[in-house]
Amino acid sequence: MTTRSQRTSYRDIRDEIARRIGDQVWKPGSLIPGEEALTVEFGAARATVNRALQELARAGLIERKRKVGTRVSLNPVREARFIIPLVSQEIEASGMTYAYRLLSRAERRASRADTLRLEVEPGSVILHVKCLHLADGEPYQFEDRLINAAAAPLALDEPFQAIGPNEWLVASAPFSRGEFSFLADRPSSEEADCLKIKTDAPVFVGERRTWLLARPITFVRMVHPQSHRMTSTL
Amino acid sequence: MTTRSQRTSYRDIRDEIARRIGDQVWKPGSLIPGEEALTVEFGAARATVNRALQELARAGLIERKRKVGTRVSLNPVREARFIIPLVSQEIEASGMTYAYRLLSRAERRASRADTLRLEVEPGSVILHVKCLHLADGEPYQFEDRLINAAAAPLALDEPFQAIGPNEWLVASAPFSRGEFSFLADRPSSEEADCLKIKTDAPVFVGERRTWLLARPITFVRMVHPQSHRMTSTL
DNA sequence: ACAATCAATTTGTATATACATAACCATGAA
DNA sequence: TTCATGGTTATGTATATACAAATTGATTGT
Repeated sequence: MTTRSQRTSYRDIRDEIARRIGDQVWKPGSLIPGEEALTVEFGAARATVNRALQELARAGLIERKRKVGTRVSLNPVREARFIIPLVSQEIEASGMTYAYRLLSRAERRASRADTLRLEVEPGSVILHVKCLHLADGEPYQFEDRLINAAAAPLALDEPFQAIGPNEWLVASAPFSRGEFSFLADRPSSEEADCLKIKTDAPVFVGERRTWLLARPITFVRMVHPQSHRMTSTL
Repeated sequence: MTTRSQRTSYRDIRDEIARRIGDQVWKPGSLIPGEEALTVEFGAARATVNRALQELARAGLIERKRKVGTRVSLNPVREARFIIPLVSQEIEASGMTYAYRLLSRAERRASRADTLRLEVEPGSVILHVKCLHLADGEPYQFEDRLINAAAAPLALDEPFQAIGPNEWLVASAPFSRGEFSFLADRPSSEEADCLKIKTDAPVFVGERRTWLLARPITFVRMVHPQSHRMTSTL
């Protein structure tokens, strides 16, 4: 039997207040009762009411100011977060078996085209790795990566035979700044080949650049077949 | 006396612990001292330590389990934020002229297909709106939206002739939870037609579902031509 | 009239205490 | 061996209390 405690939980209060906002009992822009009043109404301690309100404020539903009070936000939530998963975890999290295959690995001097992607000086030593991530044996993601050797010298000693460059970098090279973009595209013929799709099939592409302070670390293009869906919750 | 009382703030504790994790004083996967021990070390109350730890846990830096303790996450969930823009603002921000065109608006009872998208009971009253957003006269986004009339009854009185449902909803129906997903797809023939592209061209699709607590508010599918790129910075 | 100051109000945070809840673990029964 | 049971322990949450910080609005001095 589940005899729930009869003390009012901050969750109950949070949800009830959210309900009132949703039902427009408290309209956007209007002040809601102060903590003291809510304390009385819900028969809870102020700390409890406060916790409920703080969560709602963090979620962007209300805005609070000392001495002024708490008001319902006029235009709530305007940003969401998405997690940056490791492919292997993403795959295993959905109950499939992960496999990794190195396609090519080359050290070379940065070409003109490379400098557009990685922002290094032409001629800098870079590492170019291509690999494939598979879920239950099926191609899941084609990864094309440039690594700035100056920023991650240990990468030159890593064969990337058994471990993907992403996993390696996560453990060895933290970054302080990142730029992500997502787009729909058609695959190159190499990408289509590796992913076992036709060249006119749409692909979902994520591109990411990361820096540690001003120093570029890596550029990666991740190509998924059409079936891929990137989801995030708020 | 200018010395203000130096009680330790949960922020100080939070930041110090984050620093230790970043500097690998506490290594990934290892247990960190319990709340009681930290309480002693920092000379703060357990509630204060608890608040610091809860914030770190929410940020994904640590994982906590009752009786077991708190350990440093093995793979710190890096996360990025993306803003949820109003199409109109997104377009105007890039210096183009925004235009809106309503394509269709219908009230009806939810079909089986609708319930998959909106999570309402079959037969519930829903509003189905299709519209087009243009940038400098060119099709920019095709929007296909379902609105749960029970959650936003005022929508039934809104013609959506001059204002898009997104802008209207932002002002009238807050949400507390959202699920976003992005994918590459091929356009339906209607979508291709509206966007003036071929049916075999890839499109970038964003889908979003929002709830206020348990109550579904709206589902929207936003279809962009291939040239679209969604970018975010960390 | 105007500026400086102060009191009042509301949220923000710290503390001590108490009990609730989850989960590990040792013990003992089947 | 295996499963159920209960003790132990770390985190989770509620409460009363106290003071801090921010901001408004009224009061006071010039």
